[in-house]
Amino acid sequence: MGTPENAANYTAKKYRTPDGAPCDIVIFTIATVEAQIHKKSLPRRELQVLLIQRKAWPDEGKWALPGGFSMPTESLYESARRELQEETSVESPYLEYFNVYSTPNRDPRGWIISHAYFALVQESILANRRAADDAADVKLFSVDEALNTLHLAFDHHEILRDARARVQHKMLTTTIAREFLPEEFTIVELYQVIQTVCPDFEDPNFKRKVTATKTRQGLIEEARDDQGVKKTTNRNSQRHAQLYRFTDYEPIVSIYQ
Amino acid sequence: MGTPENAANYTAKKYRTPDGAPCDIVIFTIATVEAQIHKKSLPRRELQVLLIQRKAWPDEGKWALPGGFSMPTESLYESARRELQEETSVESPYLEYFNVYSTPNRDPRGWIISHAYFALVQESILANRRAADDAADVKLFSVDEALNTLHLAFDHHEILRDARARVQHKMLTTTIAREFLPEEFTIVELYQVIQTVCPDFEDPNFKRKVTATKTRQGLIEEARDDQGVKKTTNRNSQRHAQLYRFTDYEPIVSIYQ
DNA sequence: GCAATAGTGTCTCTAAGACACTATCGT
DNA sequence: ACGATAGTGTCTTAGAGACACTATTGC
Repeated sequence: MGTPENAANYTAKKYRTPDGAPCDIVIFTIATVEAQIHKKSLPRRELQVLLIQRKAWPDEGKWALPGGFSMPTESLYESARRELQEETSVESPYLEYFNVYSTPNRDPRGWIISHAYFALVQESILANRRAADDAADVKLFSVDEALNTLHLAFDHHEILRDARARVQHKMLTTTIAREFLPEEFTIVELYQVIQTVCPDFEDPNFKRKVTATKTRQGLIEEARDDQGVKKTTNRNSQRHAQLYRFTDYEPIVSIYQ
Repeated sequence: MGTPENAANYTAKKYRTPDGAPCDIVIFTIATVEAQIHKKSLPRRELQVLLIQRKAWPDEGKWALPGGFSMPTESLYESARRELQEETSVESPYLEYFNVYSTPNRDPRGWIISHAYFALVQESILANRRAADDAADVKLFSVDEALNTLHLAFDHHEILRDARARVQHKMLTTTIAREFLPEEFTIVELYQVIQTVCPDFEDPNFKRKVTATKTRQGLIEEARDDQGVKKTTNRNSQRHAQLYRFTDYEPIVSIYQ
């Protein structure tokens, strides 16, 4: 083996190369599952995931994560964003890479390394979704239902499980809760989003801590109108509740201090 | 387009496929840079990264992260582990996937999507390292030096920067400090590891909080010998200091509670 | 007035943060 | 005795956690 001086001497494709580098996208939303009937109260909400029923080999008929093969002219993020827009037509998505899936023979079509992203989307944006041409059907499932009762295509069960774990972790350590909330929200709505994603989360003093505690000051702030008057809403109750908004501040948490 | 019933109908390779899916590994260690001369005291330590000088096109002569092309018979983790062992001969590494790099034309050899791992290795293990056959030289660099003064091959500057950010974040939110420490360590040694990776970390009451605070109880415990007597060391000072060990407990931190 | 949700008063216990102090031990 | 690092005493202020209480308003 010599030391080639330039590209002309480089002999590519000496080895087998991958048969594709697709993206799979775990599109999460928090959906209202029980509308309030007559009484004013917080509706029940649950974490859902968008799945597509495959209409071609392999795993025809099974539910799968949306996705598709990436192209050499785009980065994987751009590819994922393109796929996401095809499904949801969301313009400025929360879209984050979280893992790669490369177990040999995970896809019968060949050596296919899949890149998994998750997206957080407001329920309202998924209202006008449409089926892509490679899918017989598109549907939102409760994540619990998808993991416990469906037989997903490929290794998508593992991908969905990993995605949920990642979102649960980020829900407690970052401010991604904002992706599931309107600009201005009440404390109870925030609390519900956290609990919907992290069922074990419980904190009787939540309101005090999130608003009054010095170390957390700056995380959220009271919403005010043009005159500086605090804004409230009574959409969830008879009594008006203070509206809050997230600030730009992203706290860093440490196990040591 | 019909609905093919099985693999025989599947026509693969309709599109261009990637030219390779390599792994790049950011191998971190914390190295002693000033041995104590005469006096007993903590040596200065710094975060270092292992780099390889390329001896072939492209970017011949530049320093690069160790890595190599993965094979269809192995997962990317196995591939990364194989590469890591070739460089360091470490048997049970801390090795974690953290990102993918797929910008078009990031590699002049073609459509090459690189998978970045970071490894945390004890300084002692890197003592008997050897050059792999595709590298002219192997060397440890201070991470600051590598980022500020070297011109790394490909997009390895970006990869190294991302890896450092990830390790800094995990240093504060997980117990990866253990990877840079002996089984049993003093509080000051732990404090130094955290500060070496995260220069902004400062906490005058560190010892109190990490040992006495209820919410952190279970993170570390006092090292004891067979008779249950507390173990101490005077390797860093004249006075003996208590030795501690990490437990299996991994705390979860939240910005809300 | 009732129901339903929003929000407060108040008490106890624990932690944070600061700073000066004591302890140990090789040289 | 000195120097260097390990570790403690103690005080003030803030937050956690619990629980019962008051407030608002549509019906």
